[in-house]
Amino acid sequence: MTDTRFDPSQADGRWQRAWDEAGTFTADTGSAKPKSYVLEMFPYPSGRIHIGHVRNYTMGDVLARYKRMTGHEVLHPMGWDAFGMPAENAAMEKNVHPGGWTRDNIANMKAQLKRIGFALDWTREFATCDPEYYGHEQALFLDLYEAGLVYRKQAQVNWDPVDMTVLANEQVIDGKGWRSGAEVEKRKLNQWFLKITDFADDLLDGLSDLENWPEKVRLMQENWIGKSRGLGFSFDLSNGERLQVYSTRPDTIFGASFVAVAADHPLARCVAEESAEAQAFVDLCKRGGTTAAEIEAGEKLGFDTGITALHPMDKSRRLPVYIANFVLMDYGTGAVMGVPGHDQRDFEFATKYNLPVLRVVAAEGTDADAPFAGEAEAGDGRIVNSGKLDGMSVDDAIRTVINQAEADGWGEGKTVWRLRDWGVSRQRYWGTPIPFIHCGDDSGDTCGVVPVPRDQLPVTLPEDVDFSVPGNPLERHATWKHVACPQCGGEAMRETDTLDTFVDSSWYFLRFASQPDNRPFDPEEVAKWLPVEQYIGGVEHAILHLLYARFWTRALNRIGMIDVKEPFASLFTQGMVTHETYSRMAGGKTVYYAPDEISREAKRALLSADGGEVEIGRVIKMSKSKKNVVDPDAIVAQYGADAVRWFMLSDSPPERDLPWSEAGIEGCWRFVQRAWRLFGQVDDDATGEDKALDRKTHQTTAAIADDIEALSFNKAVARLYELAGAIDKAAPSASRTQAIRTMIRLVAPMMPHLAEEAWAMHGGEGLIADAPWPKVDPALLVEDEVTIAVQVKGKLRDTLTVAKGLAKEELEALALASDKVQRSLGGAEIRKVIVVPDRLVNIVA
RNA sequence: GCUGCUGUAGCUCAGUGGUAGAGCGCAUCCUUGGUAAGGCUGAGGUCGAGAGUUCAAUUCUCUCCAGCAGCACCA
Repeated sequence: MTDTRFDPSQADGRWQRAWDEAGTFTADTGSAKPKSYVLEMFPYPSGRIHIGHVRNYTMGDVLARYKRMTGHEVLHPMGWDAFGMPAENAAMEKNVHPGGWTRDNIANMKAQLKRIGFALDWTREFATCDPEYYGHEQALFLDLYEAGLVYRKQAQVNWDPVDMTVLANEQVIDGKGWRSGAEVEKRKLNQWFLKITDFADDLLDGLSDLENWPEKVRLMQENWIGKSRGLGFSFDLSNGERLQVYSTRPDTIFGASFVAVAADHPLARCVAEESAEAQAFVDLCKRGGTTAAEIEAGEKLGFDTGITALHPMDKSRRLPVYIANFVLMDYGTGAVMGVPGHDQRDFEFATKYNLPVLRVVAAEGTDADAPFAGEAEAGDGRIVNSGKLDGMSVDDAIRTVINQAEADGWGEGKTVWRLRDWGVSRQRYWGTPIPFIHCGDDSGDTCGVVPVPRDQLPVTLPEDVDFSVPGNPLERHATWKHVACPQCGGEAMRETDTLDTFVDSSWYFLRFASQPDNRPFDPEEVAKWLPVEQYIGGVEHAILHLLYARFWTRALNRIGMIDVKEPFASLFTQGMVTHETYSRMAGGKTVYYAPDEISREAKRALLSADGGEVEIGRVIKMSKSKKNVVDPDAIVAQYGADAVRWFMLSDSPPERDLPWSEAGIEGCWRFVQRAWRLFGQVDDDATGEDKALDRKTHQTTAAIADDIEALSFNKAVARLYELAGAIDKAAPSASRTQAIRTMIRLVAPMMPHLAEEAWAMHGGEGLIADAPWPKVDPALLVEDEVTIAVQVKGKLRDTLTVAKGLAKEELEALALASDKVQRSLGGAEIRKVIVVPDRLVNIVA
């Protein structure tokens, strides 16, 4: 009755067209069904879909299809994070326009995604480089400006000399640009900022409600926001000035033996102006480097300024003031009190410069004069050697000191954040133009910085731009920036900075929910769809994108545009797809080979070109430099979409890395064919009941539903293997036919093309994509027989198959009646019998 | 250094206070009109190490070891 093999090269395209033509995956906002918004982080259109995208989108797709089958109206959209520097780099290298390059890439990638059969609502597709999209973004930016959440200030910025742009703090890694890897320079520029710090407390508090976010991500955001409480206070200095410091441990104030300021602290600069020696030290600190390795080995260094500071609570003491390399200017006030006894950094510093190490906290059961064991003691204890603080707990002492500082007026309790306002200015072409106009020279006689009037939005990018030299083409464009001031009509200049692309991705999920022409989104439709029920993406976005999106949602909430505060109810961060590497030493260098250049045997790998052996390297993240990449298009062409999807879901738990292997995809291909053969065995003439198989079918149905809801796709896959095995072994019966029909629906979210083909073959109504998830009979979930273990002295000697719920006494009698038990007892006296109903009998002799 | 995650078959992973499992791989054999194959059978495990609780620990508790990831002179 059936073809003997499933042919994806025929079936895949046929069903993909069928879904398109029926508009199967178009979300209906008017639907009365419960809604479900499933979203994967939209891709940057680099030109090719990466296998990591395939894994990410397959997970979301299985969930989306499953939700449809369980009666939900599903919104599962896709779009393009289309602004950014690669397009400009391509423009410079290949002399193509960033827009054209991006459009071509999008067309390519969209075709690739379609070939994998994702259940996406393509009617809502957009790219962030569409003027309609970024025009609305400009309007939102003006809204936030009017609400006081956007401001401009001169700020020292991280300047990437290769990309010729400003980088956010988060984009500087170990002092180098995150993209270019170039050493970052400090420059002062007028920059646009978003007031994310206004929401610092709320963003932090909100984390505790995000129960369906990975603990790891919440922790990373918490650390990033970095809230700390302490005492801000000032020292009176011997040069007549005052020095502000911040400490989270004011309880240890009597243990202070020095004060230290950062090398770029105003006081340090002041000292350096008068002392060549100090200047030399400041220069040394700046060259000091900030990489992890350097910090690791980093010795604490200081320069004694000769200035002294008066201890605020013990006027008999003056503390030396140092410039120190371990004090950071951009945290707190850039100056600290050094308490060597109870801070490891201060301890190392004091040891080096022979400063007193005072004990002011004594741990439980230790002496007030106990010596230090070569390191600082940062732990809890009672306060000692601190005058009237003596005997207090650390917490009490902190409160007492803060209270006294406030009462005496030399300091106050203070909360310090690590989080800074978000600098969004980028000196690039391929981004959203910032909708402002500069009238005159900011001297005050002219209008200054003026918002672009709403009716002139969007401010679009000029098409005729020149990328032959580095820097910002908007800046040097002949006409684009020259405009009339909207207020006075005089000559004025457009802002030539564009927005950080993280702004684009901070609200795209709202635009997916609704896309009116005349405004960014329709609040009512947003209210219907949001929050995103399940968001899936890479953990590399744990801080930046996710924090910014949370911030934008809150900001739009504050100005009354939307009701939600948290955009993503559940977050899932999937693991990477990895692959072993193949390499060989040649001419003193390691040369890598791509998987398709290799023929892989059980224990070795041979290079197809010359038949010689190559070294099999570790299984690592796929990267171009190691050549351990596989091309989704090629494998889909070879094995069909369903086998590739199946591989993406099987083996590894989704949050962990998935090692790609040739053997693995071959196995998936075979299972697709095995399932196809099984589905061909539907026999509507078969009669008779197979209770055990019925149970297995219903148990599997229930378990897979749970697995998919929990995104445990690898477990669902394992259960389908089991079910296939059980059906294979079962004799023909009505139950078996039913099991096969059920299994077709169970695989539908994962192998949709195969499932449609089988569904059609067996006369299923409509598309299986619209079919309901199989019903579960709760009565069939429980077994009525159980296998009991019989142990003698803790060792298994026999098993018994008995009715479920059999009484203890009967179990004991049955166990003692066993020959095997009697033999292993060998006539020994029975001391005790432990009976656990439905589990085991243990006879202790 | 701090935090988190992970250690179960050759590989990738399920699982459980009471009989240790799946897929792939491997070995033997069968079929060659399911053939870019299909099937039978089998080998393979100190459940990371140690201690504790228990009649019974791979599972619970504690300590340690290893691997991976993130953060890191944040006062």
